[in-house]
Amino acid sequence: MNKHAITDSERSQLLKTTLLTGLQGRSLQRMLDSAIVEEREGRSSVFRQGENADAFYCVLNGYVRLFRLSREGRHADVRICQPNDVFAECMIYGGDDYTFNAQTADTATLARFDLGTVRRLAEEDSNIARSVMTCLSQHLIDTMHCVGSDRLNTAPQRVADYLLERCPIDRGPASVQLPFQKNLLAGMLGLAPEALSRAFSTLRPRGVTVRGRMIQIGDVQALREVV
Amino acid sequence: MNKHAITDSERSQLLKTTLLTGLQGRSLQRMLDSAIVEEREGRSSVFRQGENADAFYCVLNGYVRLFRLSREGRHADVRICQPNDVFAECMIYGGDDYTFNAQTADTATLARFDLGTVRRLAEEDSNIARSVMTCLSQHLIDTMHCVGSDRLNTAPQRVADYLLERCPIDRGPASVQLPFQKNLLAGMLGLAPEALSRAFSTLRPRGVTVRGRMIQIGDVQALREVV
DNA sequence: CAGGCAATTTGATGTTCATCAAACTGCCTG
DNA sequence: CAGGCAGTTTGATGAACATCAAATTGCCTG
Repeated sequence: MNKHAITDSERSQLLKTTLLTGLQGRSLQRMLDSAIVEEREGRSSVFRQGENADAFYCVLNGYVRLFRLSREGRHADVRICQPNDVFAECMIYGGDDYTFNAQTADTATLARFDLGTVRRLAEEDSNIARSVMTCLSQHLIDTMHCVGSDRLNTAPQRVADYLLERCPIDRGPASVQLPFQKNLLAGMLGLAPEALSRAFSTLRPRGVTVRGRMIQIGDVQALREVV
Repeated sequence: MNKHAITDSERSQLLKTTLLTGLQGRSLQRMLDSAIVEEREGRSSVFRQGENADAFYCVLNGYVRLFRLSREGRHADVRICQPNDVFAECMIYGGDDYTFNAQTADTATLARFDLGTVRRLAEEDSNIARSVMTCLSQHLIDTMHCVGSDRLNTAPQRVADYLLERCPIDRGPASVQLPFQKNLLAGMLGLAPEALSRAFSTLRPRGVTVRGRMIQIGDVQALREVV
């Protein structure tokens, strides 16, 4: 793993994240100064469940799986993090140890924020505190949405939801380029890879065509009926 | 619905919640002053998905379901809130509208916190900001745990988990008194009521006996094997 | 371009759980 | 105590999804 200070391009990318958008001037600078950038190999562990929590992260590049393991060794993704996503910020006041595992999917670039440092900054600077609260709020809403979606929707509905959320238009044909392997999408939707594949098959009569990572949608309006 | 200012007993109860434990003196007083207590009928809506979010709540008495509805009218609980639970605090910086529904189960007493007021207090008082972050952090961890648990564990395992979490002891026999109807427990575990009932049946050979809300556990250690 | 590996798809099968219907239980009220 | 009602359990059935195995595709490297 390769570590370095923040470059200008990384800096401008970080400005777009939930964590730092909304910050300016000194508050922003203090947060940026507290971060370190890490280059990581594919499938390398960022942290493990039960380890002492000393940092949270922002994805600059690549993808990170957050997951839990069952006693029998089965594996369930809790969240798939994409570029600009912040993860494990819940450890800021959430207890001493990580409660889940984090592992890079491909090679990934992460901005690492020291928890102790950010706690101190949040204490001193109400703008930073507000940014952390915004991040936590948004993340909590998303996770509650995930619980509801898992409990309410079938696999094809969840896939349709995902596609529609990434559709720029309201009606007519569209195409969506998956930003990662179907493997990760399956984990994100709480499905086995086979189940994701079959969900796509189910959507074919509804005008959804799959060619690798490129998904063609015959009619967005029609797809909306599935949900 | 009946509204009134906080009484002394309600005050002392609020001190035990994640939101206010950790606060003292002036910070605590400001939060308490901002709250109003509401007495509510059973099955009354606290707020609905899509409504403008102007408050969050702490349960003083009774139970509140947080749930989402599918387009076809199906219903999925996202969380069951018990006395001392805080809910909808994610709306503090999470957007303008509630993203789920909240409805009382039995008659319930709620402390209502105005979002605008608490935003202002958090801005001015870093102790209050920290309390809100603690609340959000804990809640987010719990919700992520819920996603993992739904995806990883079967119904009997989730029931066993629930019972074990409420078991004071480590080994030998124990008994757990459910604090509410099985209906609510089912919702909490993401199950239909029938599925909960069958999960209890599955656990009978493992030494779990059900009589109304009283659950007898033959051997805690043995039950732990189920998980 | 050939070969090889990983990702994805497809098929077959079994488990888990939701759903509907009906029986049963407990509790409350008249 | 009878009746009624909500909550719970049980039975029967089907839908949804995981799992295992095998075929296929896609992509990368030599």
